[in-house]
Amino acid sequence: MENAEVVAMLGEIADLLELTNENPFKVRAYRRAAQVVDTLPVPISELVHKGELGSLPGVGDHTAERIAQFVESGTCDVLERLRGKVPPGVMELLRIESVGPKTAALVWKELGLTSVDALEEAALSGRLATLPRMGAKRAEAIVSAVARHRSRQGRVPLHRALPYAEDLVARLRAIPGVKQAIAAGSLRRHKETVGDLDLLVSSTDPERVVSAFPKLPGVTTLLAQGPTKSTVRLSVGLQVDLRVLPPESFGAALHYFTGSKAHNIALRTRALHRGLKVSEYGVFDAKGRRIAGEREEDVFRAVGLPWIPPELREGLGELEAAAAGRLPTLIEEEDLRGDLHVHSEASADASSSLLELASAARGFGRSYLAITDHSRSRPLGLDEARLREHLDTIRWMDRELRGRPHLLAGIEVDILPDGSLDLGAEVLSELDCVVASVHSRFNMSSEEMTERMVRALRSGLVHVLGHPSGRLIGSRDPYPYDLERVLEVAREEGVALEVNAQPERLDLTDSACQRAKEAGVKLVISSDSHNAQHLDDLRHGVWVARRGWLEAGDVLNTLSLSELRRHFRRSRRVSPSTWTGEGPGLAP
DNA sequence: GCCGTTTTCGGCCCGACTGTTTTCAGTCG
Repeated sequence: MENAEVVAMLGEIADLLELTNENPFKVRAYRRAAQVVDTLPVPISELVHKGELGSLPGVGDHTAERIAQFVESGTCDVLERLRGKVPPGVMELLRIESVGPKTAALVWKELGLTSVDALEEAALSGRLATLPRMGAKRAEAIVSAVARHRSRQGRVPLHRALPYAEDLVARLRAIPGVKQAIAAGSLRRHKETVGDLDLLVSSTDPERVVSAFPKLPGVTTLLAQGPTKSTVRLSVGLQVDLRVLPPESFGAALHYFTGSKAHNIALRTRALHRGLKVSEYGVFDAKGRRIAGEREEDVFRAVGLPWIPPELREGLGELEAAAAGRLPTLIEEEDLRGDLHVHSEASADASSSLLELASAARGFGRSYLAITDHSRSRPLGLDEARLREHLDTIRWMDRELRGRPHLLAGIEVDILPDGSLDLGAEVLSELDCVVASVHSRFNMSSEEMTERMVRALRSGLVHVLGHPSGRLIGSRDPYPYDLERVLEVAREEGVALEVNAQPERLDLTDSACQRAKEAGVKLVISSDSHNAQHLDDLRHGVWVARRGWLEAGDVLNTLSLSELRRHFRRSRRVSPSTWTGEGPGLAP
């Protein structure tokens, strides 16, 4: 049973309740529970078995019972009963933009429509326009929304959306009268994917901005427009919302449009308890006087809180932590002193020379760089003989560079299907930095994969477990494995887990980082560069780490080189002097 | 259905825009 299935079940119940006109707060309760389960880094079945579901925020007795029943039996009574009331095709109508529960229920009950195709046909034939509060324009909007629904691609990875956001913000800043422009939303929270762009502008002349916006390059469709708001679609398919507010409201608007929704609701509820009202225009007291709004930190202060970094604003306990003075001092990109996973042209899929990597790393301010090329099981990977030659080259280059930056001799060694390492213990024990990763046989059971990883961690030769879940955002799911078990063994063995900063990987995820920290496991943030340009990707890893509540002290590559070496020496049990020559990279 | 700096019952964030309406319901974020 995957957490995603539970999330889908809770979401389906929420949809069905909406379609049957249930209490909207009950609907919200299910949606909130779905969101909480969605951000859970551990299998929900574990919580079920330990009877700990109730400890999740937003999950009460009823929902816990539904989840438990669903996990045990694959379905639950409430879901089945609701499904019996609503034809399945009606559910899909909710996925059409501008069609909500009221419209879907209306067309189902009045016209008997139970599929997207039937809805489209009714809109085209004019039947739809005969319904109350329906007309020609609604029908037209629904026809085009159906077309978009059929060609829809889901959320966009952050790194793909960023350039569009930066370009639009720069163009907005150039419009006369604009004081400030910024991209808010999940992009500012550095979520790994974004659904749309939320741009925010403060200006003394809002109409000028709103009218100029749809004419900007890259904009193809104007979806909605009012005096302070405009929604457009870009040629690449991204939807962009623009809001223009007066400067005295900019901080409140920035807070509001940064979200998340759950965070906003929590903050506004807190404000209500203090007799205050929070909107995008400011914080207002009982008499309607604005007491904050120009700066974001003033909004927080008005409700008795310190400023909370955007990455933490997911409605998952940040307000409570802030109120208790327990907010973490989040790691910053500047805290990173080195990069512990970098491929040179000695890897078949990489292209930069040692010198190119070193120069680029120097440019990014890194003081050390571990060269970690692939081991022999990868195509053209290094066997022991070639690795030794390569090490000589790295050490020679390191001397030439005189610490600008330091080069560490490393390897990204494959974890073979049986959990042994792809190179012998003797050569591995000579290296400064051993990253061990799974690159093959992703289709093992969770038990087998966990055992495979545990055996590698137990070898006494590994410093870092590379891209632990193996996922590729949007193209490959993580392989199943028991994160809690891996964390337990990693802590015992002193092995760090990697936050792989490749924008398509971001592996570990934010919530898994948080679990690792709670489990007492150290992390490293590595670029996994296959080209000198990619060394800059480290910032994506820092964003993930920040979303995982990590501080500089949780991340090993914030250490100086000498501190790092000391740490690695402590964590490794097999050193060249103690190696006895038994077996290739196996635990004793 | 959840939850407690008024509450174990009675609340539950707030506003913009559209289309179809002469005042507002529905959707969205």
